[in-house]
Amino acid sequence: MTGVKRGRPRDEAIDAAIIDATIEELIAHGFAGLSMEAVAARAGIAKTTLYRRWSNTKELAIAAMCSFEQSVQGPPEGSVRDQLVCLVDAMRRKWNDPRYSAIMRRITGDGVSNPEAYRQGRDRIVTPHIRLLDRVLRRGVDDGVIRPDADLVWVRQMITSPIMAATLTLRDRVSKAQIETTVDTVLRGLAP
Amino acid sequence: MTGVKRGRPRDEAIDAAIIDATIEELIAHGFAGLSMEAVAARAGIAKTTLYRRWSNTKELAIAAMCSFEQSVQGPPEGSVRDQLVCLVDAMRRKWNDPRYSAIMRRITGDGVSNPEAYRQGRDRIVTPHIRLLDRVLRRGVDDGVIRPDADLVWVRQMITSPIMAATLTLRDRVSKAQIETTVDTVLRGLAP
DNA sequence: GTATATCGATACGCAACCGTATCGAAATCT
DNA sequence: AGATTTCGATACGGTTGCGTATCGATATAC
Repeated sequence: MTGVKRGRPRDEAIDAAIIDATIEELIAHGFAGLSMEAVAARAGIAKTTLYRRWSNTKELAIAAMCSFEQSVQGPPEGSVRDQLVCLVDAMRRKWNDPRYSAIMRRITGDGVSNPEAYRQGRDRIVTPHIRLLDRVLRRGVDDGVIRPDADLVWVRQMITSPIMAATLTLRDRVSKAQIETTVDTVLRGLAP
Repeated sequence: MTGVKRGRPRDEAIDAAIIDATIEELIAHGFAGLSMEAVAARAGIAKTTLYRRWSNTKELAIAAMCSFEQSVQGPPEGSVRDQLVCLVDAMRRKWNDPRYSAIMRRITGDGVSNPEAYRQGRDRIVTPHIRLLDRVLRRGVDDGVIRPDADLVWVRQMITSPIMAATLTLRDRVSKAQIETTVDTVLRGLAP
């Protein structure tokens, strides 16, 4: 572990350009259509420079995907309803980004042939958010806002799915009002 | 328009074998990874025989996709609730088929790079079902079961999305009980 | 029987990528 | 200055798939 780096240092701007080009190629052609040559060409660099960092398309794709990872922050204090709206609205804002939804489309679509990428994307991008949601839902049961016999996993599904399905299939933006409608409808429907 | 076919007739069993092989290749490798050679090999036929019917992968993929088209039948007489459950449950049964959900995953995933296939799949497979659902929802408003200021497009989204999201991302089967929970929760939440 | 079309098998030239190698110029540390 | 590493450019052999062409064998209509 010398830790000392000798020789010419790597250009960090090139890393960013590669990731950016990879995302656009991924959106345009998918995982199966991702080509090292196309990425290098789009990023405006030599193939050698690309292979020095990622030795194949799979690693490159996973690296590009992980650039969407964000630190999730818990909702501020408030009612179960307000916390749910806050969390789901954060999800809405992410999915309303065309690049984000396009990548998620690709990840789910290529999940069969690319299980590693699917697992990575799921674990690092959506799972943390889901944990927070589930915690609030359990609090809802404890507080008597949600009936105790409700299947909370399915409740979470009912609340979050419309965002995903709308952006995955309709390619429509989702409004904050629609988020509130969803949360309020489900909570009212599941009141004890 | 002679309509008279001379020469050796085409073997219809081969058409079926091709479509079947195409679907499996599509599931395994996606639209971008679909190869005429692989389809011919899996179907156990010569490449010539394949090219005689479909001259490129795009036409072949669309043909394979359209084989999932089904004649939709309206729900039997009954309450708005029962008709909704009937329609959504029919949707559930289709999505619970691994081949169906896998193909739908691929279609949405490759929607960007393959808009024709996406449009075909959407128009022929899901749209007819959606029309029936919307009709029942409008009747729900007329009958006073659903509050009149509800956004019916979003209501449909709330009812149908959990099935799609669950099979698209979780890869879990959806039970009929979960369908009933969804319909009942949304209807109760949207009661006037 | 003859014309016509399908089917399997095989081969072909062509293009796109792969992953590697080589070379010289440039940037940084000791 | 000298060692070391990055970067761009280019070339290479190998693989895969494309779309077409050419066979001979086979099945049907006229």
